[in-house]
Parts: sequence; structure tokens; C-alpha cells
Amino acid sequence: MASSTPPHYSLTAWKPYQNHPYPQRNHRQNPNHHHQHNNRRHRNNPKLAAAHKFALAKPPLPSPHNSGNAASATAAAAATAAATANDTEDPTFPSLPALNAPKSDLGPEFSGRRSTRFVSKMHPGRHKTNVGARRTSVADEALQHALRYGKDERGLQNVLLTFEPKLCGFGDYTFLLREFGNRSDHLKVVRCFEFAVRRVRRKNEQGKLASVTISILGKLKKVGLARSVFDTALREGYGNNVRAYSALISAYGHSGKSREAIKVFQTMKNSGLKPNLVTFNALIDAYGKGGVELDKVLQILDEMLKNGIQPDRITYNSLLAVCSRGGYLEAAKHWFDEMVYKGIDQDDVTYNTYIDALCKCGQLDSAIEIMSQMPAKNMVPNLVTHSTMVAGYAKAGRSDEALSIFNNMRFLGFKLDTISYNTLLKIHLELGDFQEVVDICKEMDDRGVPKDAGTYNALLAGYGKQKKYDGMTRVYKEMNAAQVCPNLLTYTTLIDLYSKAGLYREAMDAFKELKQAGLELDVVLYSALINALCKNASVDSAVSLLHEMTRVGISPNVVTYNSIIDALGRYMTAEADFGGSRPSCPMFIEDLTENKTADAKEDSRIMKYFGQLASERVGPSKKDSRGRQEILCILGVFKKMHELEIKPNVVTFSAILNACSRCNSFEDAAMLLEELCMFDNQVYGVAHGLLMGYREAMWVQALSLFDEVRHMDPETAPAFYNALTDMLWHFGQRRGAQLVVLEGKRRRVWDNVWSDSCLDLHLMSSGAARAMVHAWLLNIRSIVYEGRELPKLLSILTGWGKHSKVVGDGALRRAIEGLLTGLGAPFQLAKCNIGRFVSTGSVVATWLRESGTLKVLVLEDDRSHPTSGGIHKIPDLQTLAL
DNA sequence: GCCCAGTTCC
Repeated sequence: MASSTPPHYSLTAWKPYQNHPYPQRNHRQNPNHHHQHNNRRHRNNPKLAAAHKFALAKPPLPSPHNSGNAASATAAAAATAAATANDTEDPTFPSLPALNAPKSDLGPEFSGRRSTRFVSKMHPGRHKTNVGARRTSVADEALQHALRYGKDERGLQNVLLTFEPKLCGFGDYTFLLREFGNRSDHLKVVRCFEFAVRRVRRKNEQGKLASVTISILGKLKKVGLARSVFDTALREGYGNNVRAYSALISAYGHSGKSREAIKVFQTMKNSGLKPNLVTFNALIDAYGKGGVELDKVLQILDEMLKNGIQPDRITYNSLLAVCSRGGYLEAAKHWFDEMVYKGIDQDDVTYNTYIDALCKCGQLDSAIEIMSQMPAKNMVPNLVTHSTMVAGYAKAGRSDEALSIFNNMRFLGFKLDTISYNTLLKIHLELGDFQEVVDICKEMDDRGVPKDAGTYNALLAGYGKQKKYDGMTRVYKEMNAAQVCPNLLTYTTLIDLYSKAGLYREAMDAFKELKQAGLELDVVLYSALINALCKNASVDSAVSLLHEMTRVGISPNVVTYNSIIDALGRYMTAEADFGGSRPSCPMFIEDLTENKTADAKEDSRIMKYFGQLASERVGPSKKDSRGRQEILCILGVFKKMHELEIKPNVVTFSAILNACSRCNSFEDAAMLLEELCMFDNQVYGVAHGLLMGYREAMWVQALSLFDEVRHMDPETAPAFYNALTDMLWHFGQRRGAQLVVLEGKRRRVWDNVWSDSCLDLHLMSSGAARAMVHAWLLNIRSIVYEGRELPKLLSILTGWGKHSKVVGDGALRRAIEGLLTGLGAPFQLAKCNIGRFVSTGSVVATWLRESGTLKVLVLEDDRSHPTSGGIHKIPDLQTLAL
């Protein structure tokens, strides 16, 4: 809860300020003292010093007025009450203070499976409304004609020429530009600019037209066009001003190109212009949208302050957006509070952005709490606030509550828009409610809510992930019929899902269309291609593509590397991949930044890969044993990530553990983990320690690591626990494996794992499931020994196993069958469900009472180094299990 | 005149 936020901030998750606590709130009573203190402390670190200067800016006068509207507070209260009622934390999942656990060193990126493509979007509703624009009535008439007769270039030209004598210069042309922008018609924007700039007299007005046009094109994500307008303006002598530069920086931001944005910023300064508040705001925003690290943003803040520019509401809003996208929760809390402290008005954007940051970090209760504070500030949670909450609950896997908020939005009479419908669609698509999906689409049509690329992308992804490829193809046709222009994400989705399905022809067609549409590949698309190659063909091709993308100037990210590591762990020994002359892996990866001179033929190369995939139709050959060579490869890739400053995350960790699980050499696996401790002792230290049998000494650190994993995506956390457990189980650390899996259960990583009558192993890896079977049977045994009766029917569900496509025919079922047979446990396959093992309570009770049963159920580690009289006592099995 | 919030993706 926000209200319980301590007056000083936890520093665990936020590296830049790791050892530099924020001043406490009550420090404001004596700011000078702390100012000096902090200056002294940060003398050798200008960045931190600046951050503190920022944090300790003079307390301002109390704000006499608030922004925001004064609409019905009743509606807000109702909304809040309804939402709060939905946010009941499960009391059986207490928070875990972890005793004396050391504070974590992990950055927010560790647990993040957050998007690594940060591109902003066009919000037609957020355009300058143009309502009060200074224009003549002729402008409206011209607009109508332009829309009707200006379908092609000549038509537009004619309309403009016709109206030219009556249009009143700058005001009217700006109006037209904005209206074309509102209709996402970038060509009209450009033509109108070209026309208008020749017809206004003063350089000043030409400059205005240019910056408005650059801004509009930027928001339409036509940064190339924005750049051309800028260059033209510069060349013709009306573009060398702060506003044009700021607009261009913003335009790069809207396309997620923060590196280009900073270049423009540099150029601007080099040409003698002094960046103003708006420039800095645009740059901070571009950083947020480009997903850069927080310390780069702090550098910009530093520079801003050094130039004597004080941050305003929009600066803070942009900073909060940086936090929301990057998961910098502590920073978000700090800046949100600091706005109050400095008397900077918080508006609905502030609240919504902050609420979004909380939601993205899984802090749903805090988000609700903040939302409930809005009415007191004369703000009503609006459509965006509610959509944010819906998405937040959906992301946390709490779709019931998400849908309930959505229903409340209907009840409150919000006019639902495309984005809120898109969010709703995604939820029903994930639930597999396809009839509901169809109904919602119809409702959108009936209510005249336009479907955008986001709608279709959600539909494509939703159908594709449920393996409904016909549905996907149908949606794509509908999208074309509705003349909604596919964007890069559309093609990424198509290529990714078709490739995963082995439908390479379709994937190749999508790729061709993408090229025809003139779109440029980005890191996400490259990563999707690399992933497809890893999963379906060869690590070797994937690595060439990795070289390729680097060469054309697209930097791989953690997701790209995770695919490679995962593939190395799985398929590295497929001999065919290397044509008999396999280079040593670390070197292979090393030359990644070399070879920049080769001709750019990436398109044809990608087509060639698709061709290979489509014609060969062979999966990678699998081999059970993994050796030193592959382990060295993974180490090499990890080092490369370190060099490139790509921070590994929990997915990387899981992939490495999975590789260890497939490695037959304990020594090699232990060596890998030990080497990796040099890069990240907390994460790999725990894995290595548990593997080596230093369980008791390790457990407190392990708990602290598990705490990090707490607020992860519903799919990421199980993958982590599965991987760690599998690795331990594989190397005979079975009691350790069991402790990990029970800790996962205690933290509700898997839903409803067990009851007295049923053990549900679905979504568990084979190691996790086997460790869990032992624990569950011991639990059942304790019931028998307490003299209580067992349920009549006992079931063990293996579901469909995590990676199996056929119901009940997964590796998991076979593993469990083998385990039960080995234990002599009297379970049989259910007749009507081949993924389910059943028995009766009485038969199982009899078996549990047999003398040898306990011995086979209790797990031991192969390697154990108990700490004599250790201070960190591990809870015993029963405590954990119950 | 230039700058800020919610959806779709590896």
C-alpha cells in the first residue's frame, strides 16, 4: 500500500542510487544541512550529486491551485470502491520478509520480461484538438474539400490552389496540417506543408509551419519524413531554431530511436542553439520511449539543471513514463512524491503514468490506492486510468478482476475507445473465449469504434498462440479488407507465429510484404527470426543473423541473446549445423562486431533462411549428452552480453540452468555456474551453492533471490522455478530440488498445486513435478498417520505437460509414470484421461503404512555440506508444505 | 510553434 511506504526509499531495486539513500521527507526541515552532506558524499560522482541536487531542490510555496477537472467525484468514488473490492489479496500468500536476507543487488531488469521494443503510438484523441485554432471558416471548407477530392496528390493540389486566395496564412495551414495528422494522412501533411511554406511570407511563420509539421509527422511515426522536412527547413534557412530541433527530437522519440534523438540534441548544441525546457522534456521522453537505462536519463537531468532549467510537470510526467517503461519503481515513487514536495501540480497524466508504473511492477494494491487519491485532488479516474488498471490485472494473470473493472467502466458510462477494447480483446483471446472475441468485435463495429492495427495485431497474436492458424489468416484478410495498414508489429507477429508453427511459406510471404511496405526491420523482428532459426534449424544460421543485424546497425538485446543461449543449451550438438568444421564457439560469437564491411544483402539472406526452413523441414537433431564445448559456448555468449552491456535477466538464468540440466557432466555444469558467479554472484551463487550442496548456508540468499522473482509475469516465475529445480534434480540434489519447488508452491507460483485429493502438476517441469510428487505423498502420509481419512479418490494430473502438444502425452506424464512405478505407488492411468493417474484413498493409505514406503519417499541430496549449528535454519518439509 | 498517460510484439 502506498500509505505504508516508508519515509525513506528502499534501494534494493535501483542501482544508480544503490548506496545513496534519498533524503527522508522530514529532512526538508533542514535542507541546507543535507545539501552539504550530500554534496560532500557525492563529490566524486557528479551524476549522483546531480541527482541529489535535484532531489533536494528548495521546497516551494504551497501550490494555490490544482489542475485537473472537477467532474463528478461520486463516479470516481464508485469506480474506486468497485475496483478496491476486486483487489483482495489472497491471505494465504503472506509476504516474505526473509529474516536477515541480504538486500538484493538485482536491478529491475532481472525479473523483467518487459517489452524491449518501446515505440510510442499515435493517439488521435490526444492530438491538439484544433477546436480553438485560429483559423478562418474557409479553412474548414478547405478541409472538407481536401478530404473529399484530395485523394491523390493532384487532387489535393487542386483543392489547395482553389482555396489559396482565401486561406489566411499560417493559422489556416496549421489547422489543415493538424487535421490531416489527426486522420493519420502523412502524405497530405507533407504536401500541405510544401504548399504552405511557399505561401507564408515571414521566415518566422515558415519556421512555425516546419516545427508543427515535424511534430505531426513524428507522432505519426514518420520520422524519415519529419527529418526531410527538418533538413529542408534547415537548408532553406528557417529551421535553425530550438522549436524545430525539439520537434525532431520528439519525432525520433516517437519512433523509439533515442540514439538518433541524442544525436540531434548534440547537433543542436553544436550549432549554437541553447536547449530549453521543452527540448529537455522531449529528450527525456525520447529516452523513455527508447527504453534506455535510468542513468542516461539522470545525466540529461543533470545537464538540464546545470543549465539552470527547472523541471516542470511535463518533465516529471516524462520521468514517470521512463519508470513505467523500465520498471524503475523506486524512482517512480520518488519522483511522484517529489512533485508534491516541490509544489508541482500533478495532473491526470501524472496519476495515470504513475499508476501504470505501479501496475507494470505488479503493485496493484498500490495502484488502486493511488487511484483512490485522485478525487481529493479534484481528478476523476478517467478512461486511461481504468484501462491501465484493466491491463495491470490482466498482466498479473488476474483476468477475472480485469474483466470486472472493465464491466465497471461500462457501468460508469465511459465511452470505450479502441485501446480499451484492444485490452479487453487480449484478455478474452488469452482465455480462449473466441465467441466472446467475435461478440466484442461486433460491438466495436456497432458502436463505431474503429479497429486499428493494435486490434488486429492482438487478434492475430491471440489466434496464433492458440494455434488457430486459419483464424490468423482470416483476421489478416479482414485487416486488409478494412484497409487498416499493417505495421511492423503485424508482420513480426505473423512471421513469429507462422515460423513457430513451421509454416515457413506463410512466414516468408509476410516478410516479403513487410519489405514491399517499405518497413525497416527492428530488434524485435530480428529476434523473432533468430528465435525461429534457433528453434527450427541451426544456431549457426541464427548466429549469422545476429552478425547481420549488428552490421546493419540494430543492436541485439537480452531477448535476442536469450534465444541463442537457449538454443545452445538445447541443440548445440547437432553436427550438421556446422558442416563438420565447427569453429570454437566463444570465438564464433566473439567476431560479432567485426565483419562490418560485407555487403548488405540481409534481405536475400533472410529469404534464403526461410527457403531452407521451408524445404528441409527438419528439426534440429537432438542428442542427450552435452559436453564441455557447449558449456564454453554459453560462457562465451554470456561474456559477450557483458561486453555489450546487455543485462541478463531471469530468462537468461533459466536458459542457462536448463542447459545445465541437459549436461551430463556435473563438473562442467558446476564450472559454468562458478564462472558466472563472477558476473552475478547473487543469482549464480545461489544456483552454484545449491548444486554443490551448501544448502543451509545458501538458503537465506536463495530466499532473497526468490523475493526478486515474486513480481514476475505469471509465466516467467514458473519457468524459473522449473529450471532451478530441474537442474538440481538432474544432478541428484533432490532434497534441494524439493525445497525449491515447495518454496515456489508456497509463493503460489503454480495455481492450486495440491489438495488432499488432487495433485496438479501441469505447467511443471519433470524435475519439479517429481520433487512435488514426493512432497505430496509425504503430506498425504502425514494425514494417514494423524488418523484422518483420505478422500475416496486421489488423482495426480499431468495435464498436457509444458511442451507437449498432445493432451496427456507429454514427457511429464512419462516421467511421472516412471517415478510412481519406481516408488511402487499404487496409481494407475485413468481410463478416460491419459494425463491423469488415479487411486483410491484406502489403497494409498495401505501402501503408505508399509514399512519401506517412508524411506523411498524421503529425498536426499547426493552432495551435502551441512553447516554445523548453522544460524540459518531451513524450515522443515512439513512446515513448507502445509 | 516544439514536450507528457492506457492496447498489440521477441
